[in-house]
Order: sequence, then structure tokens, then C-alpha cells
Amino acid sequence: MMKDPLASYPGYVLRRAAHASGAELTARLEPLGLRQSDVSMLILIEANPGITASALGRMLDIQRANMVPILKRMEDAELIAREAIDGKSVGLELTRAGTAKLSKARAVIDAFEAELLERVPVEHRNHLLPALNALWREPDQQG
Amino acid sequence: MMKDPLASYPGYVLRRAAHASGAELTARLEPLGLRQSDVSMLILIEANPGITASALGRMLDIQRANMVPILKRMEDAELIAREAIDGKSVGLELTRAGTAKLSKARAVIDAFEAELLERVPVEHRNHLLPALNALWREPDQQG
DNA sequence: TATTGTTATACTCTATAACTATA
DNA sequence: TATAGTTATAGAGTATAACAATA
Repeated sequence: MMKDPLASYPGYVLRRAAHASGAELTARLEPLGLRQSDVSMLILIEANPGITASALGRMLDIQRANMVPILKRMEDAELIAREAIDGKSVGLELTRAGTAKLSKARAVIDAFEAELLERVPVEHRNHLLPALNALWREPDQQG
Repeated sequence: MMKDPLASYPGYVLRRAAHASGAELTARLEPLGLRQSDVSMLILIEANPGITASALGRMLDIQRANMVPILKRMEDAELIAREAIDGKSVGLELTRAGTAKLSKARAVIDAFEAELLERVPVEHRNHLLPALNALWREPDQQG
């Protein structure tokens, strides 16, 4: 049997866990024609109607330039619509189809997230989310 | 202020945490001329001298085909050496330079992992690694 | 028959620079 | 002067198929 010293490195295990769970979620969303970033955007647009592409990108840590093809694809699929705020900014909204699609995606995600947590032994379960949030967010950004 | 419903999704937060910490580690390893995958490999080769590229790829979840350019780069840098096991398989070993380089990389990584854990509030800290391992590994693979 | 190492290739994600127009 | 939206491009990482040689 091979030795695996990496199993004790939190950073490494974090990467592997994220990759494994991400691949699984991607597979579950594929039948809906959505990617993880699509769903993240739909959720944030629904929660913040009229949000701009730039603000959305900042929340998701996606560069402005990389938002363009993603939003274009979702606009072509008629999941989102754009409406000019002023001569420079454009607000994003969900279409009816976008709302319906998000509803299906949310069912997939909610089931997935629940299964994810179920894999964690109960004595660790409630610690996962706050621990991860502490790794990700700057101290001043934490609730 | 924007609403961020994503903060309560473990899968999403996992992805963000992995990306943020990964980017930071990559930046810290850059002065050594190493990537994260390089260091993972050096660690595993040191722990399992003579391991084959295929076995290494299986442990790291990297396709055989994608191991080729990584190993070539590390061989060109004289960090690893290959020695034929039989007519088909090739064992990997660290060179002296590879051992020295790994020693420097390990200092970087150990400091990084310690800082990572320090960001986690103490009441959650000891739960992070077992929770992540539960997400990543199949139940029958857990210790 | 399965496995090793390899080549070639394509796709996604991400990062950067530059440009126009507007706040 | 800073920001929004965009185009173009390059670099990683990853995935698949195929092949020859060997176990």
C-alpha cells in the first residue's frame, strides 16, 4: 500500500474535496444545460434583480471579461434579460424561463448539498460551513 | 449591500475556499519555480520511492496522459530521475536537487497550512480535516 | 487481456491587456 | 479619473482517444 502524506494537509484535502464535489454537481446540472457558474449567477440575479454584470462578477470572483460569454449564453437561452440602467450600466433580470429553470436547478442543488452534508460525520457536520467561510472570506467580511 | 444566498451552500463555499487558498499557495510556490502539482508529486515520490507515473497519477487523480508534461518538466529541472523497473514500467526517484527543493517547498507549505488553520476559529479547527476527508474519500477508503 | 507510457487534441476556466463610452 | 462593457488572446488544467510495447 502506498503512503499518502498528503491526507494530512488541509489545503490539499480542501482542493481534492472541492474538485470531487464540483465534478459531481457539474454532472447533475448537465441535464439542465447549466453549469455551476450559471446557477450561481441565476441565484444572485434573482436575489438582486437589476444587478450589473460587473457587480455580479465581483461577487463571484469572475473577471468582467470572462462574464461576457457566460451572460451571452444565458441570454441566448432566454434565461436572463438585460435592461439599460443608464448609458453605461446594464441591469440583469431573470426571465420567466430563467425563473423556471432556476427552480429546477435549485431542487438539484438542494438535494446535492444535503447529500454532501450527510457524508460528514455528525460530530463534524455543523463545523464545516463556518470553517470554510473562515478560510474564504477576509476577517472583516465575516458576518 | 447585495444579498449573497450562496454563502449558505457548503458546496459553493467549498469551491470558493479551495480557489482562494489554492491561489495563495500557488503564489507562494512560484518563487521556487514549483506548482502545487509538482510539490504533491515530490512529496509522494519521496514517501514512495520507485513509484510509477501511473500509480502517482492514480493517487493524485491526474490522468496518465497529463502526467507526461509535468514529469518531463521536473526531469528537465533535474528534480526527479527515472529508472526502469522492467521493460514496461519506470520508477521515479528524487534527485539530490529534488530532495533539497522539496525541503524548501515543505517549509513554504507547512507555514501555509498552519496559517490556513489559524484562520479557522478554534472551536471549528479540529473538525475541518476530518470533515473534508469525509467529502472527498469514499466511505470504504476512510481510515 | 490489462497496463504502461506516450502523442495528439480539444475544451473549459482563468488571467491580462487594451479599447470605447459613460459616470 | 474611475467604471462598465467588450474584444482578443494566452495560459493552465483537464478529458478523451488512440497507439506501441510489455506484463
